[in-house]
Amino acid sequence: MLKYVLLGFLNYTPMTGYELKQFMDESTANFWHAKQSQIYTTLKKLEEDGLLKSHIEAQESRPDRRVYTINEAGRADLNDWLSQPETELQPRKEGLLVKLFFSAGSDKEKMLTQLRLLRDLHQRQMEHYETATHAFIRQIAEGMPQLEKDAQLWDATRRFGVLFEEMFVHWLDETIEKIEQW
Amino acid sequence: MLKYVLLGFLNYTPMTGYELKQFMDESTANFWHAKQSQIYTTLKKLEEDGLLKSHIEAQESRPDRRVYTINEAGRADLNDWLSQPETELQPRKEGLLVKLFFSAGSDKEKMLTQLRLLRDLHQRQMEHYETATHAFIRQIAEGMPQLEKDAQLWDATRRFGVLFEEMFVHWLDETIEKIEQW
DNA sequence: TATAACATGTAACTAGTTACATGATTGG
DNA sequence: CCAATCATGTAACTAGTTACATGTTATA
Repeated sequence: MLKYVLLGFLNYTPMTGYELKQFMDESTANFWHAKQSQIYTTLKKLEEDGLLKSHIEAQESRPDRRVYTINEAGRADLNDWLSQPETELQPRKEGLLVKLFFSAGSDKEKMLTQLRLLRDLHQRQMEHYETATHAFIRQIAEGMPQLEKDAQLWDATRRFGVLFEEMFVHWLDETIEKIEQW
Repeated sequence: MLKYVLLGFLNYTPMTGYELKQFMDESTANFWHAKQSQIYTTLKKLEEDGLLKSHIEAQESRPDRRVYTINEAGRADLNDWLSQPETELQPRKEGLLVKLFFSAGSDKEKMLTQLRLLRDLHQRQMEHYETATHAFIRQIAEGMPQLEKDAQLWDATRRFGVLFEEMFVHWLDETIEKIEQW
């Protein structure tokens, strides 16, 4: 899947692995993230597979940049993937819930303290999507009317982040209340 | 993390890898899942690490069962992990959103058809948590008053599934509406 | 004077998936 | 008769994480 994130971004414009990481952190991190090291190794593999082409750009008083460009094979692979419908539910992983599931023997006050802390984290994350992520998307799309649809879809994924965090906060409130009654 | 799911279940009662998979599918699948093969290899590793002990139970006209039992080291490891607070937001992965993010060039009607189909899937999944999962939890906890707290926490994780699917359906409705206006 | 930003990469590892292999019994 | 259930496992692979290695420049 990281493959398609990288191809998808490079389909807009050539970039380095470093820049791709920055874009991901400000836009897709909400639903797909990767470490810098994985981005570099995946880009290398995509070039070996003939979907990308890279060249080195020398810079003064800065490390060299390796800029990746998508080619026809890469675009074809991306478009082929985009045209295939997603027809299955995708499993989630939420480590916190694993812990909660088996916490019946844990200390009540400790649990409450932890859940309240997480509540704040999720609340702040929600606000991040509403301010920082929102601003980032607007800034990219600004003055580029050809990206109108793109920006609407980017914003739909941002909106998912907002709704998810709201749901999480609401669920934590419910759960905290339940545990308070023990 | 699978490690702790397995230790957590085995902390209630000894079980086989096959049974653990069934329990997971009906309870934790909502926030943690694993393939049968991974469960077997992880159990083997946990026994090598000295956290579990297994013995073979022969059966007539059925394959032999390998029953795993948690030991003191296993309980200590589990309790140690349970006592450590979760203090960070955990990243999500939602493949559908990746596709949507890069779909500005895709066919509108095809996209709508797909999103409507997914809406139904999530709606049904929500109903599954409300009926099947709900019944499973009640059945396990029934007549075991010592599992009262446990059952409340299991139900809290089930409730997360319900709220998540409701949120997803709501988000899909919003997104469908937006795309319909193209 | 230290740390963040810029910039790329490899090595070793853990986690997770897919495919294969075996074989009896039960229910539709 | 065919599919599902019971039951366990290995091999080969892909994905992802952690740690290491290097070195400059701008900023606080």
